Parts: sequence; C-alpha cells; structure tokens
Amino acid sequence: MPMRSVDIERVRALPLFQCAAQRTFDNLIAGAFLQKFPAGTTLLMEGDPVDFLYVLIEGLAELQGTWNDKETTLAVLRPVSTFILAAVVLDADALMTARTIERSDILMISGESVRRAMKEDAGFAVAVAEELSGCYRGLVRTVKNQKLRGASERLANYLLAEQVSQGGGPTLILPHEKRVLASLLGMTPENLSRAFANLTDYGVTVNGPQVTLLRPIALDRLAKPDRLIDSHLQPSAARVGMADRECRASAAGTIGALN
Amino acid sequence: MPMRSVDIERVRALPLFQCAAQRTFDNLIAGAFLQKFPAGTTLLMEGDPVDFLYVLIEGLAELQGTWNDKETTLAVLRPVSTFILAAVVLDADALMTARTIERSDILMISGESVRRAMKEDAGFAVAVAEELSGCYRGLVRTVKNQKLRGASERLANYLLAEQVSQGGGPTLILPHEKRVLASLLGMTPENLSRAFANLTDYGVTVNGPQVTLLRPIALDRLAKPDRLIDSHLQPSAARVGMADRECRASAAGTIGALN
DNA sequence: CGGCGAATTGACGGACGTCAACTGCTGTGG
DNA sequence: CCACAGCAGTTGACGTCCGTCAATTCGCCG
Repeated sequence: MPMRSVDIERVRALPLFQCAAQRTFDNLIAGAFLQKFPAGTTLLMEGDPVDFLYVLIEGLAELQGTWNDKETTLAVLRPVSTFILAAVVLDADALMTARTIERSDILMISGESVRRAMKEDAGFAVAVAEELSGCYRGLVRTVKNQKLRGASERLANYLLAEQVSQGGGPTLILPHEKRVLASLLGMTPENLSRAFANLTDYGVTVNGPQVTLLRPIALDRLAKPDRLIDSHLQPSAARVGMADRECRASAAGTIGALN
Repeated sequence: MPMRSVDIERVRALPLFQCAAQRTFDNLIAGAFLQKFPAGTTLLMEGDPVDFLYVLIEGLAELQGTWNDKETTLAVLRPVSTFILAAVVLDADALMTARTIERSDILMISGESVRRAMKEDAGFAVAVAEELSGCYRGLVRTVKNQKLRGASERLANYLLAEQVSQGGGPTLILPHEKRVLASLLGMTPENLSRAFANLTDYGVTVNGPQVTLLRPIALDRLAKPDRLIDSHLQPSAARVGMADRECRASAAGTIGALN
C-alpha cells in the first residue's frame, strides 16, 4: 500500500506530472493508494461516479463500453498510462468500464485533489490539458480508423503498429486474447480469424499468439498506414519536446490510452 | 474585421472564456480576427499545421476525415463552438479538415497566444482542460454509437436528439443536406434513405428536410437512447454548475463539437 | 481424465456498399 | 420564358462484407 520510491519516480516522470511543482506532486500522492488487482477485476463500472484518477503502473487493462447487452473494447492500456482523466476533471460519471486483463498494479489518486491541484498549479493544469489533447486526438484517429477502413485493413494496420512497438522484428506477440483484439478492432472473434486468413496472401503467419510478417512491403501496400490515423508513424518532431506526449498517449492498442 | 461588442460578449460568455481573467481575455482577442466565409470554404486542411483556435460565431461548419480517397464527417458544428482546440494546445498538425457548410462568421485566435494564456492564467488552463474533457467524452460517445449500434438505430437516436434540441415538437428540420447526415452517421446516402424507410413503421415521416415523429414512444423503444451515449439526456445535474459544459460541447450532431 | 473456454471453420442470412436509372429541384443561358 | 445541365435524393438489383449459429479442435486447469 505505501508506494515504493521506484514507483513514485516512474509516476513523477510521466508527462502529466513532470511539469508539476514538487509541492503539487506531493499533495497528489499523499492521499494516493497503490493497489494490486488480479486479472479480470472490474475497477470501475460504466455510469458510476468517478472518485479517482487511475494510473496503470504494471500489468494490462481494458476500457469497454456497453449498450443493449452488447460490449465493445475502446482501448487496451499498457503501463505507464493514466486513465479516466476526463471524467475526473469534470467530476462526471464514467462513460466506460475499466477492467484489468492481467494482474496489475494501479495507483489511485483522489479526483478531488487532482481538481484542486489544477486550480493551484498552472503548470499542472497545462499538463492536464496537454494530456487530454493527446487522448482526444487518439480518439479522433480511432473514429477515422473505424469509419474509413474495412476489417482486414484495420487488422493489417494494427499488426504493423505492433511490429514497430515490439522492436521492428518480423515476428510479434499479441499482448492479449484474440477476442479482445477483435472487439478493439470492431469485429467478432470469428471475423478476426477470417481477417487473419485473408492476410496470408500478404505474408502473415499466425501461430497462437505469435504472428510473423513475412512480406511487410506487401502488407504495407494493403494497409496504407497514414500519419493522420496511425499514431506510430509521426514525422521527425520538428518542434522538439512535444509530440511524444501525444505518441505515448496513443501507444496502446490501435489507438489511444483513453482517459 | 474589428469585432462588434455583441460578438465579444458572446465569446466571453463561453465556458472556455468565462473563468479567464479579464487581462487574459483581452490579450487573447487583441490579436484575433473575425472573418466571414461563404458556404463550402475549406478553413483548414487535414495535415496542415494549426495556427489558430477557431470559434464559430454564426453559420454551420463541418469537420471531416479522409483516407484512401474516402471521406467521412466527424462532426457538424453549430454556433457557438470552438474547434481545433487539441491541435492548438499541442501545437500539432490538424487531424481533420474544417469546412463551412453555410455562410459563417468565424473568430480566429492566435494559437500561440492561447498557449501563452494557459501558462499565465491557471483559471484559463483549467477551463481549457474542462473543454477538452467535454470534447473527449463526446468522442467516446461517438465511438460507442458507431461500434455498438446499427444504422437505423443511429438514425433513430439522431432524430430523437434533434427533436429535443429543436424544442421537442413532433416535427423537426434537418439542419443540412442528407448526404452530410449520412456521412456523420457512418453510412452512404443511399442507405440513409433506406434507414428512413425502415423507420416509417415507427411513425417517422419525411418530406424533404422536414421530418415528423408521429410515434415517439415506438421510436424510442427502437432507439434505446442511453445517457452514456446520447449526451442530450443528462441526469438532473446533482453537482450544479458543471455538466452543461459537457452538454454544450456535445450538442452538435449525434455527437460532439470536436476539437 | 474430464471440463471449460478460446480459437477456428463452415454454412447461412442479413446488413450495408456499389452501380445504375430515374425523379425533382435549381440555377443558367439561350 | 423555356430548355437544359447539374446535383440531391430515391429506388431497385446485385454483390460483398460481416454477424450469427453450430460443430469441432485445442490447450489449460482442476
């Protein structure tokens, strides 16, 4: 429950916190909990009031939305990401359910203290606005991805993005169950299987969670990745120091670490 | 080009600006332009650097995304809304192109001065964060709408939302061409026609841009509107003063005034 | 060993996109 | 004033993509 100083430093290094005054940061973590959750734990249900800002320190988590007994995954989060920031800022009810996919370490910071810190520390308030901007743009990319691309195109782009995020080698490991991936990409598990089958012509080989891209150029020609949709290919950051805030926020899933 | 004081007051009254210090606000509008554009003008192209924060004062505008020669409408904006805020905050390239649908009056505020104002005025920075949060949540609703509902369900919900936004009477006027509506709802114009046809069984009558809802209860049973997707039905604002920031931002289209 | 759930495969149906033809409106120019 | 071109909207036919249902296989864990 008390935080290790290693973890404190990881949090302090987040874009969200690194510009905050030391005093602001201390106040924020003073009333914070670091908690371990097993896989499959629901942290927060859609529609519930939000009392905490969450920070995923270790593990894997998922944000999902529901309607009419149907469910969809809006994002898969990797460490280190914050989530549910927008609801915290507005003190509003959650629009998505948050669930752990793996055993996870999660830092919970009082929402009330976040709102107070923003009013007292302009640097922190700016950082919150920047974080939200990155999340917002991640979602814009998501919507474009969904509305403009077909199912196999979405999968192809996902694979290319994962490839670079896993070091650029020809073979990559899916970070979670295929059913979660299917939901993230906006299709059924059955259709994801077929989408993988479609991509065999483009050099995609599947073996359980392990996927190999034998003909990346052919796959790329199908996927047509675009810097205005796929956040992993950003131009050479002409304005230094920025850009990577947006990148980090968008690193998880096809899309963004959504707040 | 010089702003009328009427317009200045309308801008000042926006949630984004009403908490800003007078001095901050004066600096912001000091270097701002108020400009009139004819219908169909492209204000900003996808991929371009963003130099201004835009405020739609009068008229109607549209944000669209493109990929592989396909185009989709991400939002339709009504006065008074800001747009392209997120790109301004990050000083990043636009992810969407902005186009006027009708003749419009648009206020353009220097992006540089917005970023400076945030650093100097914590109240303004908080307001920016709140605005972005509302926009973000609008987009979350959009994604859920897209991924969880079928085409006629999206249309039905759009109609019910428009109905309340136009005073609650049985008949409403579509604010723009049906082709724009189709694109906003994620379908082709042909399919929008068919979706309207499907809804005749639920008391929906179409006559050009005029739509009448004869059996709102039946339509509602089909649409299953949900407060976690459809921003027009918010609970009774237990915490006063907030909530309507989110509502305003989400009032345009099925979805949000996207920034 | 037995059972459960994830993943795959096939068959089927429905939803949606595409193409084409037709209507009706509007603005233009002879 | 009317003829005509151009575009939005509608309708029909058709094909494809995708979801649903069912059966099967496989791996994991009790």
